[in-house]
Amino acid sequence: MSESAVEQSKLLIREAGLRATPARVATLNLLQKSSSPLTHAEVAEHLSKTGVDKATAFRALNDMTEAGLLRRTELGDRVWRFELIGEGEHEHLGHPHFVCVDCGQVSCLGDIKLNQRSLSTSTQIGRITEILLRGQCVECL
Amino acid sequence: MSESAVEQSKLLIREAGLRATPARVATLNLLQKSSSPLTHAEVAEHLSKTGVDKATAFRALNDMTEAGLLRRTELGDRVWRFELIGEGEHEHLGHPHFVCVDCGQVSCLGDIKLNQRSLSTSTQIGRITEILLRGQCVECL
DNA sequence: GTTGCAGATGCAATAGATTTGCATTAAGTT
DNA sequence: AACTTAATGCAAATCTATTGCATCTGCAAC
Repeated sequence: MSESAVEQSKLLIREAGLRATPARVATLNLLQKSSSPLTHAEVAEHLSKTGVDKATAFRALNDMTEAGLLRRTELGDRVWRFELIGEGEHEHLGHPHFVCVDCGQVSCLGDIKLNQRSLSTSTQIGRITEILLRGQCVECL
Repeated sequence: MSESAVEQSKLLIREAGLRATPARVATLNLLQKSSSPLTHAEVAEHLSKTGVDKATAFRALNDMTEAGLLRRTELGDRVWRFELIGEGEHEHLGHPHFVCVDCGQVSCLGDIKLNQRSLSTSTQIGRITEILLRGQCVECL
């Protein structure tokens, strides 16, 4: 972990109105390196190597989510997953996710458009903030 | 609850290879009347009025799901929801759901098509079995 | 209609993920 | 360096769902 990455994380955390504690910096840097969302447990296990309690890890994730640094999603397996919100991504719809119901693999998808016509038939939908697809990945098919 | 509805439920349950017990019949009839998926807790509470234990309610739901009578989904709030699988719907993709992240209201949607082009860019997706949209309903917007 | 037994139920205990209370510690300001 | 308040550690508590086990009951066969 480069010095600058740590410093940059500290800045991000402080800008969000939180104290830049080691647990939070480590969490942020871990998520930065990950290509897919990580679970509470995965982050907690990683942090426990440096003596951080799991409750602290959970709080770091939740606090940073509330502060707008992370995005928290539930992908169908009853476990929260967290990922970094990219620069300038705040105002946009988060990207869709695909979860393999067999192996649990999670992929972040690019831009997926929904058929507008079919959406308009449901008067209940006000605004869509998240799209989740479940199924089997190519390896599990 | 009409006599015939009860008898029809019993038949459905037996055809699925399960015993037509009061708890299962009541569960099936309850889901039949509901326009959106019900949670474990909601079904259990309803059944508890007639003295049915919550473990029994949970087992009734899980057993009938395994037997192919119900569909079980997790819509992002860490709670299982169940809905009746309609006649002849077995072989099809279950319909998409929309969940309001504010009030928790769940709506069943009709046919929603995804942009094929965007899907093909992800090599990880083998087969999609479920589509979930989250956001705010018109009332919570 | 009675019988027999595998499947179903009730109750309590357990599991797994996440949260919370509270005393202690430490980040960041002055 | 001191101070104020947020953050942490640890344990206990929540919440949803599941399971063990003794008891009961559909329902198919007599």
